Amino acid sequence: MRTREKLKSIYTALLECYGPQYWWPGETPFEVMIGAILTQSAAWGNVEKAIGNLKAAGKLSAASLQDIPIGDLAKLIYPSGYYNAKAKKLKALVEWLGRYGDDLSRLDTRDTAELRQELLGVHGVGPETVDSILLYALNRPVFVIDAYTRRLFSRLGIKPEKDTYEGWRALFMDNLPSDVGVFNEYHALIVRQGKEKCGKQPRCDGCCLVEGCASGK
DNA sequence: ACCCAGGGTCATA
DNA sequence: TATGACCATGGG
Repeated sequence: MRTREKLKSIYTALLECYGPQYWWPGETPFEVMIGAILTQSAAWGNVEKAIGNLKAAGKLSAASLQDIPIGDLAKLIYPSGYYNAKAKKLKALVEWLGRYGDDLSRLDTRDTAELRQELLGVHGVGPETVDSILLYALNRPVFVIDAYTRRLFSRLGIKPEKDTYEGWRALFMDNLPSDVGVFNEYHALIVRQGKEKCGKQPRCDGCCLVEGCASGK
């Protein structure tokens, strides 16, 4: 079976097993962008606490985060871990937003590839974070690669020629329709599946994809 | 007590 | 360009 067919059938299987995931959890595109930084190597539950703190303090806006002292910001996002490092990253992100008058709609006319390059230049924004922002905050058709993606598809025997972020990204984007909805749901389903635990192993990357797996359908 | 969570930066070779 | 140290809380 060709790669294209496999990716499609895996998507279908995951969707049937878990249903739509309704990503990204976040009320506004700005909140999604902030969450993309805060969730770096952190459990989402801790990120929710941090975002809750920001909301409660009335600081969940670009202007507020531009004004707040970095030390105060670090305290608010404490639960998400790496709070000093992430406070600096959030500052860099809202400083970048300031170049557009804190107005995300001004990004609408920008070419996706150029926007991606520009965001990659912002401190704290790496390849996974930028694709998360592009897809889940700005509705651009890009595929997000993470550790779950590499682990799952490696075990299923699907790998890019070059084992790099860009290699993995191209593997999916070249073999799937360029559809925001599909890219959104596929990544969310991969993460959902990656967190799943069947009785046999702590991580069974075959659940719903391999017959006989305990948590399979 | 250990392991890892929806990564990225920076210094070093 | 390719590793490794570092950033740090909280749940299993």
